[in-house]
Amino acid sequence: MSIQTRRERERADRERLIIETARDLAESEGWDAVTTRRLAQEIEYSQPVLYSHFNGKTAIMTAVAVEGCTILTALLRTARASASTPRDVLSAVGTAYADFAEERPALYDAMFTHAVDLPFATAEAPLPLQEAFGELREAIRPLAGADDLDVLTETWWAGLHGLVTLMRDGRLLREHQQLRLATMIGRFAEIPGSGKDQA
Amino acid sequence: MSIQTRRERERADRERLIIETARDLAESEGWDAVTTRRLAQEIEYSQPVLYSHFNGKTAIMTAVAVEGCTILTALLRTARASASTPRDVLSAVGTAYADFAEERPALYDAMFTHAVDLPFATAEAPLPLQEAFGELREAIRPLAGADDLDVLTETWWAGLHGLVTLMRDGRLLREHQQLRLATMIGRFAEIPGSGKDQA
DNA sequence: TAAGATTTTCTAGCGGCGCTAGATTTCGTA
DNA sequence: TACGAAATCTAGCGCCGCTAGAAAATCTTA
Repeated sequence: MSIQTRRERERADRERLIIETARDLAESEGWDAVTTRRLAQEIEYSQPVLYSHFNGKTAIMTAVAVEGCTILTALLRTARASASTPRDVLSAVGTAYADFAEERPALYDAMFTHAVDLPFATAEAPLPLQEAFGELREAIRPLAGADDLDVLTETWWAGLHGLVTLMRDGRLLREHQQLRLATMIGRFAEIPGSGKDQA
Repeated sequence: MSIQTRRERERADRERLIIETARDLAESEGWDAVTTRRLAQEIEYSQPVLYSHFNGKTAIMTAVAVEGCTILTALLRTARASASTPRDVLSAVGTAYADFAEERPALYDAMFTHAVDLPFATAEAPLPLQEAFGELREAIRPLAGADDLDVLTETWWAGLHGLVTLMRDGRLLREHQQLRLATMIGRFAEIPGSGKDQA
């Protein structure tokens, strides 16, 4: 039994090594640099070893993405705890989200633009992913008003996602990103229907 | 002089053929199917001919993207003209944008997620691109309130972009897309500061 | 402890990618 | 009709993701 467990442990260690190496390489040189040849060289094994752990390059990126969700969840949770009024909470969480995307673009891409073999908006979605979404939901819950909470959370998430991706891809000037973020937060920080402008 | 002009005309025709073939192929089989070999085969020339017209595959995608902007501008303009109240205009334009992304995902990707060698938010941006942005700006201008118009337009654009990309990439269920779009529109259709919720 | 069985790992290679140097063909000119 | 210039093609480089089958390492058993 002992030999078996040792082997399993070594395999698990190597799997972690692959994920961490892929993430580090992506964060330092971009996902284009993460080729199976390069990754194999970095972990000091041959290419086919990667395929004994993962179904292909996409599966490796997916593993990195899931871990990224755990990191993001922790950041959002801290941000949420750092503020008190609903508006300040929303602002803190939105800012934390944008900062994460800005500081770890490769990780963000793996999670939200690249790998697609993850079930997202279903009950079968990986737990870390559901938790990250849950943080966004709790941040906006007090401001939902009559809107469906899940729909509102998705919309709010999309707003943040649009801001960070358009800027990362060079569609928007970095210059006004702070203002744009504040504008987006402002638009979600008021309960609709409580003013005088609704049709 | 006549021979020269004929040659120039033929070259221009072939350039159009390349762009249209690339776009058609991308829209029917996805950008992954648009390889230089496949594209050369479709236009019935050899690969190097492509490189005598464009600086590489990215440049071809960029050309497709610029044409896409012209198409999008026309759709947004029609939508804007179809409504009267500021809120209805915003809704019509937002819906037209989302419909375009839904119906022509490959074209949308070329414009807003893939090729990056275009100057966007500067005066040197291609005219069709500035015009598309201008349509979004005019749609939201009456609802800007105290916000800077360009910043608000970028934020509004980002909101739409986030919605369509997260859904196209499978991050959101199609099921609630209508509701999400309505929510996003609603959040931008009220002039902030006119209600009672601002901090 | 040596031979055999089993598991693990590697070498080598497939087909396809973007891109390009240099040969070849086509075309206009004299 | 033969030559020079322009246009086009053939062939190939180094890379990619991925995998079959050989080789090596490891464990089991006599």
